[in-house]
Order: sequence, then structure tokens, then C-alpha cells
Amino acid sequence: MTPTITARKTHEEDRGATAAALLSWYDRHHRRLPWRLPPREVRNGASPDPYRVWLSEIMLQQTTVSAVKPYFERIMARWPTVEALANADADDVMKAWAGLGYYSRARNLKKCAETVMDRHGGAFPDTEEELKRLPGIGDYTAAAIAAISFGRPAAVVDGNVERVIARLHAIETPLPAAKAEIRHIVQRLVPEDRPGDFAQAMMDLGATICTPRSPSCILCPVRDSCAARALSAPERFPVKAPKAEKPSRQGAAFVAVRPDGAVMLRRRPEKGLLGGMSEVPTSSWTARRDGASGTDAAPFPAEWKSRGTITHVFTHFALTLSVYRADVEHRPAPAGHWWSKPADLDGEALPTVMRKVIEAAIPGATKARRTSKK
DNA sequence: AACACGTGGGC
DNA sequence: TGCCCAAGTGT
Repeated sequence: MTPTITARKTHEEDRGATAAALLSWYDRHHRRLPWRLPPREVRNGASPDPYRVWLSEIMLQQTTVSAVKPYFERIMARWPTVEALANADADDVMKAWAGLGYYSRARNLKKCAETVMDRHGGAFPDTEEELKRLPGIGDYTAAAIAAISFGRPAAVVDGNVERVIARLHAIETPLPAAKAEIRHIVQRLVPEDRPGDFAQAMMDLGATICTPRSPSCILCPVRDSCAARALSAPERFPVKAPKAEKPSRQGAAFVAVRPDGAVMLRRRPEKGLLGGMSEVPTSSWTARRDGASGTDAAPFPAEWKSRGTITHVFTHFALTLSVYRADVEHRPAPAGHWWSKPADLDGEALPTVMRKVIEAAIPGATKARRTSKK
């Protein structure tokens, strides 16, 4: 037996052992989640409904499981099928998504459902390539749906998988440059028989054991083949590129209140930050030092009273808004605006930053949409 | 390739 | 408190 053959065989056995250890761990320790089918059922030939898988994967993009759960339940209950969602009112979808963040996901969700109905006869395509052509579905989501719902041996790489692989191989290349290398490693690891369970096993491992800080290596099913553990430095991986500085912006927000408590709202443009969501009138949000606060930008002349400031941190900048309130008589809303009565306010497509503004102006006006942490 | 795009929780 | 992070995608 030549050294070459010996090395190759050992290598393949290692790979198989890694996947097997992970799947065995997953059988015992998998998380039970509303959108998931238990591994045993999957092996008995059941496959999770692609609609549920797709909806959950879109919601889970950059979003925690605990935040997603209640939204997933509500949206599934209201629109149980792609067809129902395709026929939904787009604004109702935005309202249902309000508070979850990354609102382009909600816009694309609706478009994607329509495309599945119009161009795929109401059935999600079953290949990565076709899935990726749908709005809102990128590399990760296409691979996840293909693997989980259709049993395809796709390389599912999310933040969890990146961390697990970077540690397993002690990859020194910083993210995101290391992505291609990680994807290749995962592709070689995927077992033909249980690709969906394998993907979810990797993600569960990353979420519960191989965590960003203080990983529980002692409980890890693949600790013996982990290079980062051998280095006694699991937390050093993945190496990440330094992040850009976060600038500040400021502006003014105007809460007009009628005698019946109704608040004047308007719709933001479809594209860009908080696209398609609702808001109270505001000035433009500009870099600090140019005096964007003050009532110059008020929607109409009135006795605008200061209600202090709120701050809200977005992904790429921190916003400070000076909040003003004016109590006004009944009057028609300006073009493009409407009055929202207290009973309707909670149902509006208001992003969290706007709920903060309204709360500052009218304490108790908005019911917290907090998802109970669990 | 780099940046825009939300929010809330953990430490 | 402030920073990091969470099942990424579109441009």
C-alpha cells in the first residue's frame, strides 16, 4: 500500500467520521424549532414543507431565533401557503414584519411568493441554481432550502458554519476573505444521505456549543479533530477584518397629535433605509455639526414642543432624533400623510425607531412589540 | 469588494 | 456603557 493511498484513505475516513459524529450529536441534541422536522422523521422520508423552510430562512437572516419565533408563528397562521402570501396585501406584509428589521426582506418575501406562483406553478424550485434566482434568496438560503427541503448535498454556510470550520481548521485568513475556502471544506464534508440534517447540525453546534465567546469545547462532538482547540485558543477564530467606524447622524421628528389621540404618519420611499415602512414626518438625517434639529422641517406651522431626544443605532450609523410634539385640531392630513388613531397605531408598519419617537412624544401610545426572550 | 441594510440581547 | 453579534442579500 503506497503512502499516497494510505493518506487519502485516512483523510476520507476523517471526513466521514466528522460528519458521522456531528449527525450522531444532532440526533441527541438538536433544537426543536417550529419550522423544523425532527431528524428521525426526515430519515423516514418526510421532508419539511419548502414554504415553511423558506419563510424561516428569510426571517433568520441576521436575526436571532428568539426574535423570529413569534413572527414566524403569526405569519404562518395568517398566510399558511405561498399562494396565500402571494395574494396578500403588500402593506399587510410590511405591517406583519414591523419590528423585525431588514425590511427589504419583507418586500422580497412578497415578490418571491408571487414569482413562485407565476413562474413555478406554486412550487418552490428544488435546485440551488433556480432558488438563487428568486428575490431575497442568496447563496446561504438557496443552499439551506435545497439541503433541508429537497435533500440536495448543498454546502450550507452561515455565520455559525464559518465559525465552526474556521476553528476546526484554525483558519488564519480573516473573514470574509476566507469564505471560499470554508465553502470548499463544507462541500467535502456534506454526507450524501443526510445533507439537511448535516446543515442544521453544523448550525446547532455553532449556536449552542461552538459559540462566539466561551465555547463549550468539552461538550463538542468533534473536539478531538479541532485545530483551534489543539491550540488552546478556540476564541481566536474566526479571524475577522477590522470593522469600519460608525458615524452619527441627527435630525428632528414631528409628532402631530389630534384631540382624539390620532398621530400623523407618512410612508417612506420604497427603496433604502426602512424602505416602504411608515414614519412620523422628520427632517433629513445628517451628519452631526450641521444643526439638523429645530423645527424648520416641521410638516406645518404649529406650537411644536420639545419632547427630548431618542437615539437609535442602525447597522452603519447611530441616529439621534430631537422629538417634537404639537397638539392640533382636526385637520386634513397633507398629501401623502394620514391620521392613525390610537387603536390603529400598533398595527401600523412602524419600525422600532419610530415607535421610540412616538413613545417619547406620547408615553404609552405604542404597545411594546417585544418578543419575550427565551 | 465594499457598503447599505434593523434590532435586541449578552457581557 | 459600548461593542459584538445573530440562519445574509442586493448592489
